[in-house]
Amino acid sequence: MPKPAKPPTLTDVARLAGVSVPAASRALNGGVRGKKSGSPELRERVEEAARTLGYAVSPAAQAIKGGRARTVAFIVADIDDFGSATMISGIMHAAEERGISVAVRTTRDDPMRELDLLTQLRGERHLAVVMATSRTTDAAREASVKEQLTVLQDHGAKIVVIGDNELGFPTVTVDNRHAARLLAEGLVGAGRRRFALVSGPAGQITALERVGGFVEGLAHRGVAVDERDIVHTEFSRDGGHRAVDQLRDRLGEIDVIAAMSDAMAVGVIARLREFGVSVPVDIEVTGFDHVPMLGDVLPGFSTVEVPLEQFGEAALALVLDEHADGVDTVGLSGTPIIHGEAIAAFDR
Amino acid sequence: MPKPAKPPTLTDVARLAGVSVPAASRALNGGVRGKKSGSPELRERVEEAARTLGYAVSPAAQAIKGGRARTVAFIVADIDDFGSATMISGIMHAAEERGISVAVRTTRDDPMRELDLLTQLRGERHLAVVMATSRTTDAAREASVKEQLTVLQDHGAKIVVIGDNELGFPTVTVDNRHAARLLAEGLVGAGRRRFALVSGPAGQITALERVGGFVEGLAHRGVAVDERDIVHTEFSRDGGHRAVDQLRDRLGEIDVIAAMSDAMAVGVIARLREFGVSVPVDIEVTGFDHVPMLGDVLPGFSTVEVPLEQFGEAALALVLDEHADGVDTVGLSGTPIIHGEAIAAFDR
DNA sequence: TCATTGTTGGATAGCGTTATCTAGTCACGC
DNA sequence: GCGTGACTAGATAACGCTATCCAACAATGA
Repeated sequence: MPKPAKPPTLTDVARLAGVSVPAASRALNGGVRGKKSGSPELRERVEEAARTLGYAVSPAAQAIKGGRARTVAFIVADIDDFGSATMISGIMHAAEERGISVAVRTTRDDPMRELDLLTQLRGERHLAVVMATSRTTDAAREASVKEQLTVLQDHGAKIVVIGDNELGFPTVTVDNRHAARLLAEGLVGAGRRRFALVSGPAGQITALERVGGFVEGLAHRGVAVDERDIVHTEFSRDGGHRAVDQLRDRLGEIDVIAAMSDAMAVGVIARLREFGVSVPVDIEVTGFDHVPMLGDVLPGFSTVEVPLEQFGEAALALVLDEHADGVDTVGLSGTPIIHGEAIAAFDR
Repeated sequence: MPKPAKPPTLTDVARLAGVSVPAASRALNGGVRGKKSGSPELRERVEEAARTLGYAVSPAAQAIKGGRARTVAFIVADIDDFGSATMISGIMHAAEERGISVAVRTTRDDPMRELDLLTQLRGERHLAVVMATSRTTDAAREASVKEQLTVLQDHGAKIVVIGDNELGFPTVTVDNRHAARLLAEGLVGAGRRRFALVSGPAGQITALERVGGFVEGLAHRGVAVDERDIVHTEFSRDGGHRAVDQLRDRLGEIDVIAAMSDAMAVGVIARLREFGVSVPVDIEVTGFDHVPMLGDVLPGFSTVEVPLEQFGEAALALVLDEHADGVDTVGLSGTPIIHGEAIAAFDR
């Protein structure tokens, strides 16, 4: 058994280079104002020693010294639900360019876990906390989350919320209403007339905006939707399933089932197929979000591309790049994709 | 502007509770052998103070003190490629139960970044490093990665590699060969006879195993595959695209195109459709990996379910639960899903 | 009575860094 | 000669926490 060697520390490097520890620190990790300092030859000697020993700075020690870690926490409900991974990818990319790392945490949509997690974050001293958990309509839960976030903010962390919310923190959102409206108009333009809408949980802001925009778009083109043809369900595959069950008696009088998320759309399609309804021949199904793979297997599928990758970047920019005072909400554009073709959102 | 309050520290808690800092540490975070210690009344007072102040321990300080963070690093090529997110979800779940957090890092398949990253990890003092980057066939790169991992190991981190590899570290894999064989046999059992295979990059172990098993299964049922009908491409959607281009002249004589990953299968399907070939009427396409959503939109799709969620759990168990000496490879079973129906792999 | 053992909680030191201070060197200008 | 400024690099302290040691005290047994 080889000795359980410990990783080299700055002390080791300094000793090998024959300089003091602070000098080594200044040479390697930068002294005043982030600039590396020290005479060129000293720097060279220290860098040489660091290379020889395979030294890497300990972020934990830096964090404890500086009072804050070079880290942001990114909180999602579930990592493997489609959008999360894309957002994480986006924020990691953006963070990397700034020499920051991202700590991903999940709540699994469990309010209890969520609060525990938020408390735990207090000790971790992140630069920022980005909440990308799709919010529920539970007012009590919202309030306690807001309280926890406020404490974190008081402790010096920047807070950003992704998605629509009423928490009062800086926010990154997509123009759900506008994009939904364009999607609806495009579908009417393609000759569709009789619509059913699959919305999210009643009261959920994202769902309201998407349905609202969609109905506006239809109305703008002279198409009305019967209240009976708007059903509420969960933003998930199974929600789509249930929506079809609710609409079953009306299927004969519908051209398009517009689901307010791609996951729902998949559930709708699967269930319609079980009922022997041919998609898109008998009924066309549309979504919202743009899960990339869907376009391949469902050619001509209509949806709205939400720039999830940019969400992460925007969140980080909002939080780290000191912005002018008023600027605390970033609205990104969604791109309607109608029958496989992206529509430039020119008339915003 | 409220004062830029700093988060409470153990010192604050101790002061408020009127005890010494070490006593507070013992009461809150556990003293000897992880057990919390101190008299009941002292504990109560400290906990009360911690609650009042909203105290949470600083993992950075604990890491620096203990010489090791309660953390494992999980390294993937890209976070938003399908399987990664599922594996991450699995390992996070498992880690959470052990009070450990997971630091996800990406290489973006850039060898340069990969080495930088591995060096950087030296300073982070993780308990373990789990590599889930699908390996290339680049021998030089493999060697330098192995070297970096060896250094980390010498510094006291446990190493696990996910997926087939020749690095010589403990490994978690799936029985690619066996599952592929069962898949092939099942397809022959369902009446298919003329197969083309879409394999991964030449020399890639996973690709070799899957193709090998598949061919074995066919042979076992008396079906031969022409060498011309095995094409090599990348494990991606675009790879599937190109595979169809290569097979174009042969499409008339093929019943099934068996792609060695679901991503490839999607590319194959999309390209076939562009060529006016109807799937699965004219040609059936199968995959490997089991991207859950595919089953919904491609009913009757055949593939192998790889238990990605379990990969993460198994990796963590391998690394943290002190295992008996010889045990350093875990092989998980893949479940063939033939025309939408899972086949129990009983005859393993 | 005294030594033994165990329990409790304070004092101290140290983990790997960096901010701050200080001492030293050098060049410059009057 | 000497004050001034600009630099370099060492000494020291501190960040938040826990391992270790130690003093105080009680309970036990002979």
